Amino acid sequence: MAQVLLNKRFVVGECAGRIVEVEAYTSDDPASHCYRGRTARNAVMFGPPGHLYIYFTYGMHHCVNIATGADGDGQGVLLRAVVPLDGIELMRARRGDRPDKSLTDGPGKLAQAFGLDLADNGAVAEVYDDGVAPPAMPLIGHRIGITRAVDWPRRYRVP
DNA sequence: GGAACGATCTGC
DNA sequence: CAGATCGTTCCC
Repeated sequence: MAQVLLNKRFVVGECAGRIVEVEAYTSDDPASHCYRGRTARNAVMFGPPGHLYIYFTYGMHHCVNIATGADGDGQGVLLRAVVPLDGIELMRARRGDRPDKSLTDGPGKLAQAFGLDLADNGAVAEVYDDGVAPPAMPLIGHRIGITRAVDWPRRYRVP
């Protein structure tokens, strides 16, 4: 389900990136924000699919998800890394002068590079198929940066 | 009403 | 490898 997003084009304004790493969060996942039911924060993930669920964490970072479950089902896919395609100068202005790769190779980094914050929570996600097929055999790995259900193989990467 | 804890990143 | 830094959640 989540791996179909791999190699898709993610667009926000003049910035675009190719999705190369995602992580699936289902409602039965103890690590998911939806695990304990609907709240004001996670309402977007319980809503209809195709909307951005953006949350703030560690007092300084935003992370970007795309709601994937049907209306009423709390599911989403966390965007963990993209490769910059368009608007790279703008990304560099937001992120500081760094190599292209390090502009968007982490959940908090790509949120900052695309200029996404809580104001964009609930916005319609712009994800396009521009002809690059998802990898036939994505790399599947255990998860990072969480404390619960770490072993669940829910992280998908483009080789 | 308060305390604990992050789906992280950066610089030391 | 520890600190930054604050919204959300849960417990009293």
